[in-house]
Amino acid sequence: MHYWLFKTEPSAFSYDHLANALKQTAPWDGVRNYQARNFLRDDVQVGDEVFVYHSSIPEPAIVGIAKVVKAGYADHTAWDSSNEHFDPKSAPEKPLWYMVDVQAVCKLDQPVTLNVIKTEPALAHCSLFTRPRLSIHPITATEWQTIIDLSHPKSA
DNA sequence: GCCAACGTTGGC
DNA sequence: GCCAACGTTGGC
Repeated sequence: MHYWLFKTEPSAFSYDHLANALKQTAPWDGVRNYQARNFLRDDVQVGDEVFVYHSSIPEPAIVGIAKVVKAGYADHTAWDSSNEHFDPKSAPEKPLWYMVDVQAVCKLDQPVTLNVIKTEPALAHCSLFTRPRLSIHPITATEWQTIIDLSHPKSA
């Protein structure tokens, strides 16, 4: 059982897209980075929990939780020349890129913004900061709980 | 296998 | 839209 953080640009695919999808389930496709690919192919397992993070917006934030319902399999969008993530180096007989399927679990009570993440000492060594620009990040159980706590509205 | 040029990510 | 920080590509 592992925890992850998946980045997405909400203009392309948001948490709401996932929540509104058939069975609230969608493939997490289009990852074209080798480090992230290795996580998807080798380490992300059914039952793992995932924070969905919205990037490239005025206030980047973790907005919701998803769970992995299908482990790494070939990302066939790489074989489709009409797809924006087409990669001629990948082929069905020798897939280069991988994806997993995720299912929406719930939105956070309130988004945990990058600003909050940056200012929380317990998250100072989060993979988000040690591996900038990576789109798939491992999250420790401690970090996961810290972020869950931060997502709850402060009681008076 | 080095490394310069180029492309991408993503916060600001 | 800028640009820093990376990753990738390709000539040599």
